[in-house]
Amino acid sequence: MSADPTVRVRFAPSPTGYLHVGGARTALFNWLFARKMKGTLILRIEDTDFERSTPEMVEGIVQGMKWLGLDWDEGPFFQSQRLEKYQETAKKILEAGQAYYCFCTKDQLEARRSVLQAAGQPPKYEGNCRKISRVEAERRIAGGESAVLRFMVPQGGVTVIPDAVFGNVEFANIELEDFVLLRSDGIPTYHLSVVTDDIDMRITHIIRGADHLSNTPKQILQYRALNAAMPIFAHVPLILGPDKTRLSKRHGATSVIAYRDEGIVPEAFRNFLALLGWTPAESTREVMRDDELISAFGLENISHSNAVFDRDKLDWFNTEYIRSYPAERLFPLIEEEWKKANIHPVADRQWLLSTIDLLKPRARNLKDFSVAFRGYFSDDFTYDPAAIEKFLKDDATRNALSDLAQRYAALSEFTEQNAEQVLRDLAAEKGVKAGGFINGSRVALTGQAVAPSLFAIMVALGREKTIARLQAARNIPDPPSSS
RNA sequence: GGCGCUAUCGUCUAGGGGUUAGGACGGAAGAUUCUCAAUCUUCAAACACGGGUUCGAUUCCCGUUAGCGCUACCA
Repeated sequence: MSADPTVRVRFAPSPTGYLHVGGARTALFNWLFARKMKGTLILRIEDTDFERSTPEMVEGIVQGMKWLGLDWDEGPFFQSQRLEKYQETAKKILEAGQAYYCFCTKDQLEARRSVLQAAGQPPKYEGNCRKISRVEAERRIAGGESAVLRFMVPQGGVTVIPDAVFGNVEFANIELEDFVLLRSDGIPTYHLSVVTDDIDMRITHIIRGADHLSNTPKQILQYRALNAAMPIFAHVPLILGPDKTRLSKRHGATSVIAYRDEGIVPEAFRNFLALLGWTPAESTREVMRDDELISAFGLENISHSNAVFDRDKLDWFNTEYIRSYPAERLFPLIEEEWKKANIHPVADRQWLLSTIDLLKPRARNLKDFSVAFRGYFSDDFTYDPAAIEKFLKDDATRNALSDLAQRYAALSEFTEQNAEQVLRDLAAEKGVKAGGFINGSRVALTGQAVAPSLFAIMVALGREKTIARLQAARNIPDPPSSS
C-alpha cells in the first residue's frame, strides 16, 4: 500500500479518565496507518453519556497518548459540543422515512424484554410504535409526551460488512432491532453520533476494536439511509488478560500511564503493543523502531484472534530498549526515577552518563537505576541481604576488605588495572582466591550481587568512596537469619 | 438463549494439501568463574475434537466443543 494523503482515520475513545491498554493499541494502529499513508489522524472524544463523562477525564487520554508518542492532526473534538449535528442527521433519517418515534417507556420495554426472554425468545424491541403515524407522533410530542427516535431496520435481507481484516461478515437484518437514534432528552446514542461524525469528518477507514463488529450493521444501515459514502471498516481483535478474559483491573494495570510509572520506556511499550495482533509480512526481528513499524504496517496483516497481554514479553522489550538507548536518551527518564526515589546525585553530567552506560546492560527497568543501582548515585543505599549472605558474611573477608582499602589509599594512581593488581596480590598473600575478595567487594561497594565488572565499578565510584565503603563493610549488619 | 468472530508450543505468532511444523518471550540444562537478571551453547514445548473431500489433511468443507464479542434511552 502506498501513501494516500486523502486517508482520514480517527481514534474515538469515551472519556473514562485514562487511556487503557486496549484503547492505546487501537490508537496506535490508527496512528501507524495514518503515518504510513501520510493521511490524517483525528482525535474525537465520545462523551455523549453525560452521566459518566467529565471534561477533566479527557486529560488522562491525552496524557497517555502523549506518553506513547502518538500525535494527532485534528481535534480533540467533543461530541458533547456537536449536538446539533446529530439532531440534523436524525432529521434526515426521519425525512428519508427510515426512522420513527417510539413512546414506550423504559419500564414497558424492560417488562416486555423479560417476558420474551422467559419465553425463550430473543429480547428485542418488537417495533410496536412503527404503526404510529408521523403526524400523530408529532401531535403527541407537542402535547408533552416524551419519545425516542428509532431507526427502522429492514425486516428482511442481510447487511454485509466488508471488513478489511475479517473479510465479508454477514448479519441477517431480522436479528437487529429498531435501535434508538435519539434519546428522549434529544441526546444522540452512540450509533447516531459515530455515524454522523464519521461522515462529517470524512473518515475513510474506521479502525477500532472487534467489540464493535456486531454493531457495525446498524451503522451501515444509516450510511445507506443517508446515502453517504461507506468507509472501510477494519476491526482489530481484543486484548485479553492471562486468563483469557477481557483485560481488566483484575489483571493489574489497565491504564497506560501506570506502565510509565512502573518504569517502562514508551517506545518499548509501543513496540510491544504493535505486535499484539499484528505481525509484519516479512520480518523476523521483533524490536522495531517507529519508522520500521510505520513502513511495515498494514491492515491486511492484522490477526483475527484475540491476543493475551504478556507482561514478560513487555519486560523483555523494555530491557532491549534500555540497553540499546544511548545514555543521553535514557537520562531524562532516569532523572524522573531519581526524583521519585529522592536521589539527588552530586556528580557532573558526564560522569552520570558514563555510569548509566556502565549499568544499562544489566537493567531491565528504569526503576533499576533508583533501586538496585541506587548505590552508584547515592550514599544512602541498603545492602541486599541475599548478597551479603552469599559473598560477605565471614569476618575474614570483611577484614581483608579493610586491608584492601588501606592499600588503595596508598596507591599512587587509582586505575582499573592497579586496583585489580592490588586486590590479586592481597589475595595471593593471604593464600585465598581472588574471587572471594572480588565478590565481597562488589557487595560492599554496591549492596548488590548483580553488577558490572568490579574494577569498573571502583573507578566509577572513585577512590574515596571505594575506600570508605570497603572499610564500612565491617559494620554492615548481618542479614537476619532466615530459614 | 440468539447472532457474530476465533481456534498452531504456557504466551505472541510464521506457515500451509506432502515440512525434521519455523521464530520470539518465558522455562530447563550446560559453558563462562568477577557476580548475573550479562553473554554463548543446547534442550523441552503446539496444529482442540469428530466427520468428510483427497492418493495424502495441521492446512479445504461441515459439525462439536471451548473462548471472546454483541444483543441498552452505555460507548
